[in-house]
Amino acid sequence: MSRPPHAREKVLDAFESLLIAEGERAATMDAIARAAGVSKGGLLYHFASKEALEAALLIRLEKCVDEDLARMTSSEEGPVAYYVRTSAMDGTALDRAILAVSRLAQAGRGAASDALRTVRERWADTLRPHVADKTALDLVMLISDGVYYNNALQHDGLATPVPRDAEMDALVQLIAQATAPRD
Amino acid sequence: MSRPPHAREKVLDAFESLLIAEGERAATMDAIARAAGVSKGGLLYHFASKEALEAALLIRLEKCVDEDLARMTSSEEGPVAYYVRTSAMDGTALDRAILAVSRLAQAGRGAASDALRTVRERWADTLRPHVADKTALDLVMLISDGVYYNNALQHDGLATPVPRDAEMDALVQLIAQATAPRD
DNA sequence: GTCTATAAAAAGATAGAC
DNA sequence: GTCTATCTTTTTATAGAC
Repeated sequence: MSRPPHAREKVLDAFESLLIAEGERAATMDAIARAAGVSKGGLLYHFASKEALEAALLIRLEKCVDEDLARMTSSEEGPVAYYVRTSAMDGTALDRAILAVSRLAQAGRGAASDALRTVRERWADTLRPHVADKTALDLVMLISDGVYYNNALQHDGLATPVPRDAEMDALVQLIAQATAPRD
Repeated sequence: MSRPPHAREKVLDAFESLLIAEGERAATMDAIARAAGVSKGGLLYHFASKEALEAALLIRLEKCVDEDLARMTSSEEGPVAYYVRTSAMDGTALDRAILAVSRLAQAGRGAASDALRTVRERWADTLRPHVADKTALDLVMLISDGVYYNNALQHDGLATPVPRDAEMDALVQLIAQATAPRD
């Protein structure tokens, strides 16, 4: 799982990058092959079709979420703060996977939409014991969605309207006050 | 502004619908013409190129926002509650325009990204006097973004994870408590 | 495993008839 | 204003050499 630094992973990386930076339409087999440094034929050896490429991306997303949930559960500051803070990170393998799969979902790929819905449910299940009620859970999850939406709108690494550092600390504190379970 | 029930508007409506339901790649000149009930040549009479079509959509968005800001300012429940509640509406001309332009933005169209950023700034300017501080403003706007993100992920009219009715009332109340200016 | 060449379909756009 | 060709380029995929 960590041994093959093979062309396969490079192709998947290139696919992700193109989806994020230029959208689904720009992520053609040709462009992906070029970005990955292989020929179109070489690409098609690893992924027999565009559909196969997309399916592989969904599996990659699932693995990233597995790891994220493990970190979230054992987070020192607590799952809620971890969840809101890490929404703002970009460049993470998980963030890249989510952004890329979002592009597919918005291009009408049902499997991608389903995968994202599943991810959201897994997060909700993990957060639920740590917030006061359903409304508080909605609040936390919608804020995280909002951060992703904003990140999703910038194709390159442009200035983000998303809270950072001290601003993020203040936001996390406000959310903590508004959502903490009274125990 | 309300007189020409012309083919032009029908084309723009079809373009929006295709973008929302199937994504940017599916919104081809051919598909748009078909959905609008005109021929490709007929479409090209009104919009000389795909770029012209996209530019017209940005102008339509701007007009919808003008009207929304007017309603928001004179809202009885206050701008903050109005803003959060109306994020959840779909089918509105404004919502459709935002969703459609979001698709273009995520397809790498810089003008679309700029338009959405401008819309966000206009909303922020209107909300600012009605919240406690910058953190509270971030909270309100990110929640609204989150609602849009969720709506943006469902191509058709499928079940939405977004709060409705009583749930929305509870969420609006929680936000009001967390963000109200102390005056 | 990776390449080149090429076929088959679909994209945006032009020309010109009605 | 709206239509039917038609041209050019791009996209996915196949075939087969190395």
